[in-house]
Amino acid sequence: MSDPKPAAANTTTRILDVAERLMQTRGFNGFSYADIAAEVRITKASLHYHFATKAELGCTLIERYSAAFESALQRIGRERADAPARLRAYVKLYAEVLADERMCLCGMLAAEYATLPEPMQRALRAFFAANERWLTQLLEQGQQEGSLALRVPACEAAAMLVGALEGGMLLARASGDPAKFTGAARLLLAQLESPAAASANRRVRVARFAARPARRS
Amino acid sequence: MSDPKPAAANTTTRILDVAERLMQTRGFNGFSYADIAAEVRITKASLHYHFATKAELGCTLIERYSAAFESALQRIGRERADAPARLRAYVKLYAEVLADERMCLCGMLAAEYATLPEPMQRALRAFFAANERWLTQLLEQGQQEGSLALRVPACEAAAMLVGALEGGMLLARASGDPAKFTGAARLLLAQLESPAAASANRRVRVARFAARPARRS
DNA sequence: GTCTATAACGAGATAGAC
DNA sequence: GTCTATCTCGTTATAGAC
Repeated sequence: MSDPKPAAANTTTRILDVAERLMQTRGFNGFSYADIAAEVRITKASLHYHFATKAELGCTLIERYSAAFESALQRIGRERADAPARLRAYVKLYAEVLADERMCLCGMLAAEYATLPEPMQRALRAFFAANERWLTQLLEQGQQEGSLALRVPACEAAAMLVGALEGGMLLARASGDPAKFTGAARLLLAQLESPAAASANRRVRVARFAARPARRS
Repeated sequence: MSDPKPAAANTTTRILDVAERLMQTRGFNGFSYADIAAEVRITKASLHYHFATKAELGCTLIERYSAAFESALQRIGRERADAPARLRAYVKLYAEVLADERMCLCGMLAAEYATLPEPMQRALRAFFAANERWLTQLLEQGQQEGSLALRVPACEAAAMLVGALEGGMLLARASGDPAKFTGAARLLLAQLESPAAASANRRVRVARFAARPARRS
C-alpha cells in the first residue's frame, strides 16, 4: 500500500495523487477540476487532456486504489502466516489511511453511491466484493487453524467486519478522534480470536496498537 | 388549531420531508434547491422564504432528525425493560431507515463532514455523542443485570457499535443488499450477550430477524 | 501537453410585484 | 407566501493557438 513516491512523477500521476486525496477527504461531489488544477499548477483545460471527464477520472482512481489494495492483501498473504496476524495487518491498512487524515476512498464513495456514474458504481461493488472474498477465506483459515472462533458463517463475519471498519473510520473522522477507530478495531479483533489464542496474544496485540504515535512500522 | 391530517402538512414541513429524503439518499452535496422545488411544486425563490440558505436548511434537518431519534430512544426506555431487548429495539431504528431505502441522515453527513458548514458539523458531533452516551448507559445496565457481557469499557463498545451499524448500512446500500445489514447487526448483538443469556434468547432473536425477507436461520 | 478563451449549464441567492 | 426575473458565481467541458 505504501510505495514511496518518486520526487518528480509525471503529470498524470500527480493529477491522480491530488485527486485521490481530494476524493478521500471531500468526496466525489465535494471537489472540482478547479481544485485539482490549483494544486497541480496546470489549467483546467490541461486536466481534460489527461482525463476527458470527471467520471473517467473517478473510475481510474477506484481502479488504482483497488489494485493497490489487492497488492497489499497479497503482501499480507506472503509475509504473515497465521490468521490473527493477517487480520491485524488487514486492519492496519485501514489505520494507515486514517492516520494520513483520509477516509477509505471506497467507503467515502459508498455514501455517494446513488449519485455516481454507473461505471464507478460497478467498480465500487467490485472493491467490496473482493475485500469480503479475501476476508472470508482468511476467517475460514483461522477457523481451521483453531486461532479464530466464529459464531456465524465466515462470509457474514467478513461482511460485518468490512462494514464496521468503514463505519469506524467514518465516525473517527467526524468526531476528530482517530483513537475511536483504534478502539473499535481492537474490540472487533478480540471478538474473533478463540478464547485460548486470545489470552496468549493479548499482551502483544495491545502493545502494538498502543505504541503507534503516527505512521510507519 | 389541531392538525390531524398528515396528508395536508404545511409547506415548511413538506419542504423538510422532501429535503430530508434527498439528503439521506444523495447527501448534502448531492441535491439542490431545484430538486426540492420540483418535488414540492413551488419555485426556488419560495424555498428561500422558508430557509434563507441551504446551510440553514441542513441544520434544521439535523436538529429535527436528532430530536426524533432522541424521542425514539426515550420510547425504548419506557417500553423495554431489559438491556438486550432495548439493544434490539435500537438496532431496529437503523433497520427501519434502511428498509425505507435511506441511509441514516447523520451517517451520510459524516462522510461529507469536511465540506459541511460549521454549524452542521457541530450538530453532527452532538448527534453521535448523544447516541454513544445513551448506548453506554444501556451497556452498563446490561452488565449489571448480567444480561450483557462486555470485554471492554462500555463507552468503547458503544462507539464501536454505532460505527458498525452506520458502516453496515452504508455497505448494504452500496451493494444493494439490505440483508447484509441484518446479518451484521445480528452478529454484533450476539457478541454482546452473555453466554448464559445468549442461549436462552437465541430462538427468539433469530425468529424476530428472520421474519421479513426470510434469509438463513 | 499546455495554454487562453469561452461555451453551456446549474448552483445558491436576491429584488420586488402580487 | 408565492411568484417572475435576474444576478453572480462555479461547474464540466470544448475549440483552437502555440
